[in-house]
Amino acid sequence: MTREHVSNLPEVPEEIIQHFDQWQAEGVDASNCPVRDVLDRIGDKWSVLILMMLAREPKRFSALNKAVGDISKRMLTQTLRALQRDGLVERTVYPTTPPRVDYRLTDLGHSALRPLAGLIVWADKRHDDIRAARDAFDRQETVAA
Amino acid sequence: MTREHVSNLPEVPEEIIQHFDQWQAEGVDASNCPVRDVLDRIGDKWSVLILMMLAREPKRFSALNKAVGDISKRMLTQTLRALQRDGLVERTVYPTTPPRVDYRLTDLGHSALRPLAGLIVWADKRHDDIRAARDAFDRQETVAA
DNA sequence: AGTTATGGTCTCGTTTCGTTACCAAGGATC
DNA sequence: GATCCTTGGTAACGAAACGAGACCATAACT
Repeated sequence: MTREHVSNLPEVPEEIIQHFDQWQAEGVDASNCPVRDVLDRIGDKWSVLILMMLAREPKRFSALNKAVGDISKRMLTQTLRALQRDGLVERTVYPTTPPRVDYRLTDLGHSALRPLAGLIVWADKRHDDIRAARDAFDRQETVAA
Repeated sequence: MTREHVSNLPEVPEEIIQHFDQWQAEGVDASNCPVRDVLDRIGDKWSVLILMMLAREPKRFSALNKAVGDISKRMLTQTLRALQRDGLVERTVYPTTPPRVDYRLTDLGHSALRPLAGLIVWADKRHDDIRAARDAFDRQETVAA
């Protein structure tokens, strides 16, 4: 039943699903799971956005701040530091006044872009479906209440 | 300069990067950006994990709770509700006692699995690099202090 | 002297998160 | 027939993370 359901959809490599199964059997917690470890960083509110913004070329702190728009300086600093710590982003300070600081993707950071692009394309393509689902869900709730 | 840097890396489709550029020019905030809208949900602490766990077959609430391990019932409920609202997961209640509730991926949920798998493979492959970068960063900090 | 610009940090109030206790319903146990 | 067990949650509360805004150092420019 589940198999039929799955089989007519774009396939997820069986190998990956086996990974999932395996983790599941072991009980996935943060300590033993690389995906958890990485996703907890990458998967926060701002990281992906910032990696995207740096895709083509390095950017200054203020440029990032403006590009993202509704991020606060506090969170921008924090996110950039985390990305730097994880080796995805490189920080360069030019000791001028006023100071100038560039952020650029490292090779590792660049390598993240491809999988992220996959996700982004999906998000773009399915956005309408998701919004429709949301509306339907919220209507139901309203009716039930 | 940046171009050379980029060109010898696994390529990200130029089309995608243009997307990034465009968003950037417009100033990406939550309201006008589908990616933001979607990523804010998908990209929370638990959603991806749960989608992974449901990859092969539907699971009961308690099974998910056990599989993830360090998620609380509160957050599990909350995350599942959000996924259901976004149409990625379907909730089925069997009115027995004690109650039995199944969660399964919808077609939409399944379609998310492929891009997520890409990310997961990346995380798995690059985990060591990231940890190494972290260690190096933390050592530097310690020395500087 | 006063203004402007950059790349932050500090503080404080609000949200969100995680932990624990609790609940309802019926079947099994004694 | 009173008690206990199980499932799938919810309620309440303290802890941690987040967001808005004020503030700062430096020097060039007016």
